Amino acid sequence: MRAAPTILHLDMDAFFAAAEQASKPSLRGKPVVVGGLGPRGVVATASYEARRFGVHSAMPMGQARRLAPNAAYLVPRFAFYRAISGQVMELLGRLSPLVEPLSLDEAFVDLEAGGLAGDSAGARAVGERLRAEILATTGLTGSVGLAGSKMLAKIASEEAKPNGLVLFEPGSERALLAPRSVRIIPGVGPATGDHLRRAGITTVADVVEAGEDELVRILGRSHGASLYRMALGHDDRPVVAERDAKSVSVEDTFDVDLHDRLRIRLEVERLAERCVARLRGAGHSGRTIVLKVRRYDFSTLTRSETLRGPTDDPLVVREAAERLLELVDTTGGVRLLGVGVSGLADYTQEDLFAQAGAEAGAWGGGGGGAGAGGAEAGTGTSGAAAGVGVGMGGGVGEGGAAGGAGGAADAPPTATETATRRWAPGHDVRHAVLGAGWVQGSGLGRVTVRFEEPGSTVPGRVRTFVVDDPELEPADPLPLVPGGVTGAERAAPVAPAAPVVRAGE
DNA sequence: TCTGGGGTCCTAGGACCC
DNA sequence: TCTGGGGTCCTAGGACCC
Repeated sequence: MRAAPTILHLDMDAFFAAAEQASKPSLRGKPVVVGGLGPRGVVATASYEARRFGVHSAMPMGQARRLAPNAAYLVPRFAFYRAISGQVMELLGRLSPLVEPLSLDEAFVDLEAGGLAGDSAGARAVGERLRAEILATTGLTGSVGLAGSKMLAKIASEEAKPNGLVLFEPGSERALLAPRSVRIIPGVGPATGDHLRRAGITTVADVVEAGEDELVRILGRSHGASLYRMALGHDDRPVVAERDAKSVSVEDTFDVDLHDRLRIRLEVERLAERCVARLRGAGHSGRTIVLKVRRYDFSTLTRSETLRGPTDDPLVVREAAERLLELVDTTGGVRLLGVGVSGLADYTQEDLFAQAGAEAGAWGGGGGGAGAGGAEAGTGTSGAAAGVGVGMGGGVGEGGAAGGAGGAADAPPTATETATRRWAPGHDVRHAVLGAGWVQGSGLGRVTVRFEEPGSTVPGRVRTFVVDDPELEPADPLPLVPGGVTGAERAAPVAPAAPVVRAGE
């Protein structure tokens, strides 16, 4: 616990939806919902206008449509959000060397490490200046929480939303927390909340009163002890700038449950290829292959296999995933398949063979085989591992439009499905004559486009085209702020160096 | 039109070793 | 020929977070 409120938590307001509103003038002030548009999609982010109808993140899309039938429904554009996120993270980096991104739209900053703020007044000034810079640079608003610990800073930013700043004076922690629901404490989710409620514990004050022994009895050693500490306002977790990735995974939910064993096997193979592509893209290899299967009834199981050494070989991962699939009964249908690799290293078994061979050669000895045995001693953890985030974006972006294949059983995508993918709602386009616009919707061989740009002050006009109109083509996002950076320009250089990125709420 | 996708951490049991 | 106790690795599942 610090004497001054020098831990800052930034949370962008309704990030995905706000970015879409900033780039599409006709959506400003209107309910906007970003998420998967397939039959099994869920809400990623709802604009504040949409929240007034009761729409919130993680809600099934069908339910959102019933609540807010007139909202704009858009597919997420992760490359675009990542570009904006990069601009925001760059501003945070000017405040301190210690910036811990939690997702595309959220981060902790240690102001003390940046030597910028020694007291409450200074911290508040830094926070307000940051908010102004973010608005000027991205055209979007963010909320700031300032406190002497991560937990309190995060609660403060939540309280500041939208478009505000809240500072909690150190020393006020216990009084601030006491009357609130236990659910505000990080790590207390629905299950733990229920568990505690059945024990008569609903507020943070109840937690303190119950005492550590009782909490440990209810929740177990680790969880109970840490909850008790948090309830007292004790939270010494440091802001950590870079974390090594521990696993890489991809998964797909299908529009329609899969029954055909051959099709299931094919999808597992595809997922294995995608997973390895991501793994290699991040410069990693891994020892443990995990297959995930969600059945028709939503029951979910995993099967895993640990290899003798780390690999990034597509064939090795694919064959392991296929072996694991043989262990799973899929009768009744499969809703989701996933393939992951954990036990990451920044070298591969093959590298070690090569290295062993080279060493043997240097010694003038023969046969590197014996040396390779030592590879088994390799711990799964990576040593140096630069701050390479394991990107996400791509997978989910595809997921939103994908699954189109599901409707047609085992057939390849139809022309209509291909067109749907090409003209995803919300995506930018350019018309040879009419200029920049975005897809409002498509279907029945038509695509509807609204022609407007981020700088416009009035909604643009709407035109409809046949899906294969030669004058119409997909385009990169335009800058939100005049002279700003576009998604296309930022996406490529930023992505590899981006901090750990996850889907923001 | 019921429930995404990408992660992290923790627990618990069995195997295996000393 | 009634019996302990760790430590580590592997596997599976679950809670949680954005």
